[in-house]
Amino acid sequence: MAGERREDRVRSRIRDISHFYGQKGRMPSFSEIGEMVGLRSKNAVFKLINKLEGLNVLERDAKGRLIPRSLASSVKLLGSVEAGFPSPAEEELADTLSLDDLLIQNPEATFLLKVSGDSMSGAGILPGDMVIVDKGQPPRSGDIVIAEVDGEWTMKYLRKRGDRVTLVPANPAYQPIKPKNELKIGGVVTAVVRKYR
Amino acid sequence: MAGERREDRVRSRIRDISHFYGQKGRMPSFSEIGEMVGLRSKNAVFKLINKLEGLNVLERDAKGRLIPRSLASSVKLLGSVEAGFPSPAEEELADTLSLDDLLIQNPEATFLLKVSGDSMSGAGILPGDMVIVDKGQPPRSGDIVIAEVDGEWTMKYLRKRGDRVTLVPANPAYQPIKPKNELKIGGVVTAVVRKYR
DNA sequence: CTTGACAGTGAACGAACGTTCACCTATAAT
DNA sequence: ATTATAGGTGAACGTTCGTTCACTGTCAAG
Repeated sequence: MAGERREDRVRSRIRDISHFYGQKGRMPSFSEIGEMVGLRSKNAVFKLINKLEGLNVLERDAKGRLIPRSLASSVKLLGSVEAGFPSPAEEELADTLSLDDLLIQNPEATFLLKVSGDSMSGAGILPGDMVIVDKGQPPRSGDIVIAEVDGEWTMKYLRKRGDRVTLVPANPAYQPIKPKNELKIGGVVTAVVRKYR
Repeated sequence: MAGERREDRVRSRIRDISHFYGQKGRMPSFSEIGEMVGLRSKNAVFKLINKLEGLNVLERDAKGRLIPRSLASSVKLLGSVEAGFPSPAEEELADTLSLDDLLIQNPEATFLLKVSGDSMSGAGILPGDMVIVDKGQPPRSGDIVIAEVDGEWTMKYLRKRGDRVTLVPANPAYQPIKPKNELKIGGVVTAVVRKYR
């Protein structure tokens, strides 16, 4: 069926637009899209955009301007390691998402800190890793928190039992800390990120 | 000194623009900026933009359109855990970066896979974590790779010694695998991501 | 063979865009 | 007290934008 080929053409155009957005950080204008995908008429682009809008690939805001939808995201979310890699066809259909969106709730209050100690290595947080810390969220028992005890900043499990608060490292080589006077909790670790290359 | 207050005004405007970009996924127009920050004249916005360009907050592409620079990014990069949290003043100055940019080199060939086994727990990759896999990069010895051995997909260390290739788990409870016939390497694990809440 | 739907061309339109001009304050420095 | 200078207003400009219109070619179904 020739419909497949038509589908492919649409897909490749979506990719072109997506690529443009990824590179430039903004949506291309109609003439730019025309140039990219090989359409001389802006009207052809106009119709293309309308179709993509129908396919929920694109959106428009209140002022009618294009805003990226799935385009904004960069990683394709696949199944598990065991499932392995899907066929190129499945690949195209995979949901894409942005790591920023996935890991960060309120950007204003979120920070990235580098880990240097190994006191949390038992929890899979190794020296050199980076932790994403949210200053805005109220710390709950069981959270990993960045806390200041007696003038020093550390990362530990927070354990609340009634009124008593304890900071517990994930490495048995270190001792739990029961803060005497002041315990300032800077933020909650919401995610860990490790970069290999 | 009143200069501080002026600085603050500029900063708050940068934040407004940044916020707009974060929300809408595109840069605001001059009139929109004017509306946001409280400027009735587009010329005032024009001058503001020129200043921000000088401060390397904004860039313009070849066609003169605004493209976000540090605005696109969402997390502020701070020091280490030990350094703790900086003062609000330092906080403002911290470099911001996008996790997408940080962790992903070529988005087209990059995927996110969920980890379910514990064969790499020795390397700090726990079940439930997500690994970022790049299909495009050539696997080197020492890399963590996603490989298909005899019809099954696994994640292991890749060890090359001369012509011999071994897949080594990070968990001593599992055995190294010396593939007999076929070894298909799907991609290289470039990063690990764990989400706590 | 005809008909309809689809994809594209080319030209035209008003609206919104970024830019530039002249002019008007305030504040800080001379 | 005077003078620069930075920040802002308001109006004008040419350009480019997205949109619309009428028309053409192509392919599959009736």
